[in-house]
Amino acid sequence: MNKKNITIYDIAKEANVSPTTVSRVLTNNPLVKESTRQKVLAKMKELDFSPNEAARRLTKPQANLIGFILPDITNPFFSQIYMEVEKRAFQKGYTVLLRNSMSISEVESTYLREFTERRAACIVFMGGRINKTKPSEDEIHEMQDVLSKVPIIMINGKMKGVKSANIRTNEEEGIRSIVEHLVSLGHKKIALLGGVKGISSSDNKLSSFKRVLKEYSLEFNEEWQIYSDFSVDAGRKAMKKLLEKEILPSAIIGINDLIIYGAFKECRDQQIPIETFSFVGFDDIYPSDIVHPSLTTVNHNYEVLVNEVMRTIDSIINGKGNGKGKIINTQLIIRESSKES
Amino acid sequence: MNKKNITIYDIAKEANVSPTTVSRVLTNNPLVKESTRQKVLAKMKELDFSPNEAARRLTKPQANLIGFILPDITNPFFSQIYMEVEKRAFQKGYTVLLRNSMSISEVESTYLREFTERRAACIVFMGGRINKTKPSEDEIHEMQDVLSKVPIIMINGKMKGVKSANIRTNEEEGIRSIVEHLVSLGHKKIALLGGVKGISSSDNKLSSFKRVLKEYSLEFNEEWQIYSDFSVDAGRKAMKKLLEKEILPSAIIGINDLIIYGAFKECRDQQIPIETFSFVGFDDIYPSDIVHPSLTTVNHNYEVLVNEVMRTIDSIINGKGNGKGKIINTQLIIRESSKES
DNA sequence: TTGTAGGCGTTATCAA
DNA sequence: TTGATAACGCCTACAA
Repeated sequence: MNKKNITIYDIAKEANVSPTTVSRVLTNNPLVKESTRQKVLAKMKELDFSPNEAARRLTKPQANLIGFILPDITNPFFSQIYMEVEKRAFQKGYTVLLRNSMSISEVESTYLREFTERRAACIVFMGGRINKTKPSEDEIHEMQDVLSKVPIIMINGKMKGVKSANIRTNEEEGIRSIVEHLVSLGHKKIALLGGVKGISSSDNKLSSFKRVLKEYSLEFNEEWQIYSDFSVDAGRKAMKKLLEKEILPSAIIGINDLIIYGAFKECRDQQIPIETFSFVGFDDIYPSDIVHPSLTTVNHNYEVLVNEVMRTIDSIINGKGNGKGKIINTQLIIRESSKES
Repeated sequence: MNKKNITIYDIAKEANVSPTTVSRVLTNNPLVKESTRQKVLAKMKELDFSPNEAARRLTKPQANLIGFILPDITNPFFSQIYMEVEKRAFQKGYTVLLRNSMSISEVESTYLREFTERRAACIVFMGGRINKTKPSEDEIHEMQDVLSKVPIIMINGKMKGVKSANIRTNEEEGIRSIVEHLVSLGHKKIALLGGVKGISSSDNKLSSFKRVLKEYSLEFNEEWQIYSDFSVDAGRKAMKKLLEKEILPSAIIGINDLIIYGAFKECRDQQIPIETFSFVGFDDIYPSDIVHPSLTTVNHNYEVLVNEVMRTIDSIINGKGNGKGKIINTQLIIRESSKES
């Protein structure tokens, strides 16, 4: 493919200037005489020259690179956030490097190492270990090690003893808005489906759920709180278990939207009219406006969230401190799936 | 954050060995005596050393990097493919660099340049210019320039005069399977919604649509072929226009699944029962199994497709030629949205 | 406005 | 089994 790598030396020789001058052209240094610049540019084009990124980088202490670790980009919740960050970073001349961890700790380790070796300007982290209520000692140590070299921004997660910047959505408030909405519709029997014990986003939602129920003197029925996971399939399974109970709730909250999609599926499979229940999800991913019935759910205020992420990245990169924690308020989006009891 | 960058020289000094030996440890060179290796490793840990990726790369002619350009990662069609490629590349020790072009030519140019400068091992390209029936001269030249340095793999696209590897799904066959399915259900009046004139995936589907209709002696009604775009919103608009026609079709094909999601929405908004029509999409993105009614659509055989992409990447990287074109057959997935006429 | 010289942190070559 | 030395390709004082 490539015969021989053309360097600035080749250009210099051909254009009868020094390599320094070629370099100046490359860096848009205004000191170069226009005619010289043109001569050099012409030669670069003629020889099909392309500067070597690695060599360039070697002269800088850090790269204009933002590492982004998340569990799974096919999940709209993550892709919506990632996409927006990439777009804005592009405008600022930053490069974003996406890595899917599948929330597997070893994979996360690999990527953390990679970003460190690439001298990333910062790392944005979602899911996985920062979502564990009890991460392992190793996981904590590793994060601390990385943090001593590369700033980390955690979205919807945190880690004890790790001094990262944290941005999170107010999940407790989100759950409160759901419960209050359902209560206002006359619901008294409410289920909570999905999630995994020990994952903070589940734990937070569950404890908030219990708290708000109590405030409204409503019963928390353990039979109606069913763990499973975070996927559509997990939603089916949870719904299936729920439908086997003697007494059924009138409203069902999903740990996220996907769980409810699964619940819909299960109802249809069992020929149970979906209108039998009121459903509310969490995340407001874009299919929630498309599924039928359209789903009442909690929106993360993606724009505010991403703004905050970018603000934090900026302040980190420009050395204005680490940008401390920030909590983003949620917004309840009411659609067809929740109705009067 | 980082006090001073620790280099192999620092390690060497501290461990009383030469930098060369430290380098050997880094590259797992078996020539190093075990005790020396341990000594060096200990120092590396002690000083919290992390090798500089850029310096490493500088000594190699090319990076173990696969560039991936696609229009929009929030579209499941792309994220499903990307995700799978990333996973497999990871296992082979390759790094994938994702870039969202939004199909904007200037953005594509930026990324093509970036990948060239990073000395990527190859570039996987989807959407944008490779999907234009008539790309501009500049676009073609640029691709040729890049191609002289970095091999390009095009998925579902091609470019005249650009000798890239091409992998594409058999869209013509996919459309055929849809039409034959609808015909077998007794449909005679079939619409085609969405897409943009001049984008090959639209043009291909349209011409195949016309051809197959002819074979079955069915009318192609221009009123029922409505361009718009490729999004959910585009689907609504196209459906709206269709519903204004005097005579309506009994079946509706979408250029992709998203178009049909939009058509569903429009029907609901206008209180028109969705069962009025049979709907068939194209792509089989995962929500198509979740929306209601679940959508009959054409699956790309993602696994076969990705296998082929990986095989091509391998053969390119290992210098076994450029891996020529390959066509992947599609599969019709029949669900609830298509019924007897 | 241009050029010389040294440095960035690794790896590869050749000796020892 | 180890070490000196020279690349790798670019950038940046400093000098001219």
